[in-house]
Amino acid sequence: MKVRTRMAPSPTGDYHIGHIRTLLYNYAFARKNKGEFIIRIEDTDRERFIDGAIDRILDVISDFGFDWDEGPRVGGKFGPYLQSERLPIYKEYAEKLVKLGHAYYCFCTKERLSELKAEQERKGYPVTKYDKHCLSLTDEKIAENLKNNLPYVIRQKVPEDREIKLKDEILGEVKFQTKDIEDGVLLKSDGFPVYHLAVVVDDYLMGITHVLRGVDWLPSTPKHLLIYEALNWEPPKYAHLPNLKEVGGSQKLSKRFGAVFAHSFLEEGYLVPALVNFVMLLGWNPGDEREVFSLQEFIKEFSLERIHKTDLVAFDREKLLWMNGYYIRSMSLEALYDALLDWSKKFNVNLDVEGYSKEYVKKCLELVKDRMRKLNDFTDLTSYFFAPPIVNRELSERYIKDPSVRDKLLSEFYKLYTDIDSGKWGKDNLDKLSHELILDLGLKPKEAFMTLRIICLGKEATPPLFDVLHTLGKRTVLERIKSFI
RNA sequence: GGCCCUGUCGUCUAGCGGUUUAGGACGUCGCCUUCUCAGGGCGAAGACCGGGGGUUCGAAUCCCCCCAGGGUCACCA
Repeated sequence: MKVRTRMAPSPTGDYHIGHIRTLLYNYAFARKNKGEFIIRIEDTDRERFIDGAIDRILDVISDFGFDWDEGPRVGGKFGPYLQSERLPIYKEYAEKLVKLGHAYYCFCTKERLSELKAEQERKGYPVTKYDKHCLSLTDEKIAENLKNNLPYVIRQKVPEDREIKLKDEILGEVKFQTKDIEDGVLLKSDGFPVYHLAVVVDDYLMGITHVLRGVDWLPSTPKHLLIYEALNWEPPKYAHLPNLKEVGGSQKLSKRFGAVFAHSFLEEGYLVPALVNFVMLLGWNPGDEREVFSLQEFIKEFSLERIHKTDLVAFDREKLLWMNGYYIRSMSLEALYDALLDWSKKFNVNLDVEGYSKEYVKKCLELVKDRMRKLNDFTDLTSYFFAPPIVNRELSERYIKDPSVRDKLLSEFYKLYTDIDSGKWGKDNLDKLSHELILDLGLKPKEAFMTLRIICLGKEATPPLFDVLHTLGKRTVLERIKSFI
């Protein structure tokens, strides 16, 4: 049988980075097995539906470089792929379950339900459950209620005393007792299905063979298994994945610690290959010491057996930063330049380089490339290339305390540089002549060059001084020295 | 609270009864390269494997109990 996996986002908010991880695993598993990857939109909650969320989710999935064989925008023979467009299907199967004796109509009002729950809590029940009140309704009564258009839901009729065994691909055998499971709602009174009905029906109808999802779904898996069984369908294989948490505690990813939405990471200047690489290690490893993988390599290596059995995996933002820097460093200058421009265009980021040639910008980029960890580091790192620095007085006096020595040094530099022929304004020549000069003046390299760096660039930390001066050009360097004097 | 899952350096993990003085990566620290910051190179510190019992000649690896963390208990997904 052909492997088919799916990712089924709900348009109730923006796509989370954790969703990308889960999607990646589903995607890689399908690709690795020459199968198909499907996207389905689970928009059955009309209360939480957010306008435009579907498009934003699909856009960011595409931005991360994933494609899908079937789903919204591309279609497919098992559509529609929006659950809201499949309502009659769910109704049909809900009614079929009723006929088969695995579900029943329930006319209980929300008021009764909340009273029931309150009472059970009052009595100190360890867990509150529906009391199967409507299970004993006669066929006549049901027909009458239906005829009178009384609002109803269809509930799953969970067997009293059975053990449900799940053979999870990652966790192994997990057992559940049906007495712990309540007769949950399958079809809501607004005619929409609840998740538990919709996933089962859709996964079956769409031929999904493997379901890779977060562990938070583990407790509801027996409900799904029961529906498969009732309908006499073969269930898919399940693999429950660890969830993500912040480093340190055991809290979920939170905006307090940085980005959490997939698009936010892109916006901050993280690279897609770095993000994908980072996220693939969140719950999986190749079994050896390798850590750097392209998507293609990952697809080749990926296997369910190597996903760890653990409930939480820390999302180490420090390591992500390192990895992104690593990817930036290993890109060609040309590719990095293109990536930087594409990024600034896509997210409307002003790089402050207007009026400068592409060649010049690229030379600046080359110098700061090893120092960038995210694309948005560029402007900070290169500010002095595109505008005169604001020189802090105190800083400029830090390395040479004596004002007369400082003035002397700067005027000597000015003289020296004035005399250098434009054609000889090379980094090596600048280096050589500058060293000769300070030797004559009896100054140490550090005090002299740091002072020059600060008055020309405004900062203590920059790429090697003569590389920068060379790139800035003779005229600009002389202007800056002069304006300081 | 009921049910379920998990538990190795600060973090992510390797390990699946002996080849382990528990390996790697991020982070931290030191040295080298040097005009600074990065980067690179080299090196160091860092877990007695949650705790306690077993099984075994031998356990991080198997079993039991406890503890801790997490997930889940909706007409949300």
